[in-house]
Amino acid sequence: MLLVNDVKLTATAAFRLGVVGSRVAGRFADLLAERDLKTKHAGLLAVLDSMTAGGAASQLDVAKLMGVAPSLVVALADHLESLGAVSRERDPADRRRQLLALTPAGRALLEECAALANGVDEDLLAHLPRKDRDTFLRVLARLAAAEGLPA
Amino acid sequence: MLLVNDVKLTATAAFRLGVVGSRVAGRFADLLAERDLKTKHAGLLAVLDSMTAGGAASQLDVAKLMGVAPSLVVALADHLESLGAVSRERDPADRRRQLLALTPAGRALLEECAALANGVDEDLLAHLPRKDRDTFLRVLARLAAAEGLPA
DNA sequence: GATAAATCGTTCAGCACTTGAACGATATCT
DNA sequence: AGATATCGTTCAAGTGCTGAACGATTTATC
Repeated sequence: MLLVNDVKLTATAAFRLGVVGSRVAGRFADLLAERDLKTKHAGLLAVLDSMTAGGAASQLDVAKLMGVAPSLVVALADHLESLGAVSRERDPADRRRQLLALTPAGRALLEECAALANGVDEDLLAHLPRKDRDTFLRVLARLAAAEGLPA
Repeated sequence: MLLVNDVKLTATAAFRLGVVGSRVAGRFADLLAERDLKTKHAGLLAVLDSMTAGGAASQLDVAKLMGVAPSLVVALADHLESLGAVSRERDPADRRRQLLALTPAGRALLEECAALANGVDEDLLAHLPRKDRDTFLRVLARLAAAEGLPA
């Protein structure tokens, strides 16, 4: 992952963000792999939870919100369904649509993913002085918002 | 790129770093694409510059420092050679080795890449209060160092 | 010195991940 | 009704990378 090693380029925030971001994402991915999940599976669970609030959402809507091709959602949902984490049934009102919903097991799995992510956070930020850490997180939230991420 | 959209997960630094990092890297990649380069090409130029200080380095050494397979360096060097950015010649002292060196054009290209990276940085951080920005960059540098990146 | 073992660069097959085109089933418009 | 659009699905393809295998060369061992 160490793309660029020159002083001029490593000194940029862009480069450091890229590397630190992908390293951290990699650690999260490793933890998920032990649960037989890819990061996009966790993403689907999270998106589903945020969209439905207990209800169900169509695969196309999920794809749009995730920013991936609908065909990818098919494979992700297949796997999550096989794990018992999501249910899939035709919308009675529009039988073209497949309605995805979190099962109780899926909800528990999402909680587990969130706990893993928080653990990664903890490891990353534990050694920082409180004040630095607060500022860093605040700025990061602002940058994330500028990229269009919800608060 | 928007993997996870749930409040619980988006609120983590891990997630935000991952997304912001990949977005920023994507913008840099887009700029490089206009110059017919991938990020690893820029990485090779930078690594070469930092290793050689005007001299030359073997492809294997470059591969090790970049953290990629030697076979990938072949393709990267092929392309950069076709652009006239690096020269490639057999080491007279060990004719198994291909010595890579930056050409003047390659050095100029590296400068251009560094300018692009700095531009991305500027866009990212321009709106931040100076104090926040300084703290953010300082913490980021520290996190990058913890990941093993050179200062 | 001769022969075995290691090293460097290269090619190539293959994997992981993702997209886009095409299609069947269903719904909507006129 | 019949044309058109939409949803989910399958499948072929593209990208980016790795690891195995090989030829050319060098180093180690007897």
